[in-house]
Amino acid sequence: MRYWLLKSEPDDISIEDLAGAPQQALAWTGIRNYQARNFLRDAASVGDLAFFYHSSCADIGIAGIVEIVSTPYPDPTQFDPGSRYFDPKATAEQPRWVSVDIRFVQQGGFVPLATLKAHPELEGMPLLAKGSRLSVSPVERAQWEFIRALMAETP
DNA sequence: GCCAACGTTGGC
DNA sequence: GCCAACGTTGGC
Repeated sequence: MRYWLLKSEPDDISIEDLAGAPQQALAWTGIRNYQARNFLRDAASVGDLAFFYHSSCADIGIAGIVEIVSTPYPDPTQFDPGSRYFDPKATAEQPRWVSVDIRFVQQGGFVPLATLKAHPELEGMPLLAKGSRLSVSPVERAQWEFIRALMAETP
């Protein structure tokens, strides 16, 4: 059982979208970074929990919690020429990119990026590293619980 | 919209 | 294998 942080642009998929989806679950597609993919492919398991982070938007920060509810499988968008995530070098025999399914767990307790940055306890999180672009990153248990406490302060 | 930081590509 | 050029990410 591990903890993660998943970044999403809410214009693409927001925590509200996830909460409103059938079964409150969606395929988490479009990862096109090898390090992020490797985390998903090699270390993510069913039952893992993740902070759902909204990036590139008006309210940047942790917007909710989701659960990983599938094992990794080939991201179907890599094979779809009509998708913005199409990858001409991916083949069915040798897929490059993986997806997992995620399910809504909790919304509310929004924690802005500025708040995360303000707490020395969270130094070292990949998210807060200068120039970080990782869309999937691990969260240590102590940091997970610290952020959970921050979320609880903001219903 | 700007720009810094980063990852990838491709020529050599 | 190096490294410049380019495209993308993402906060501000």
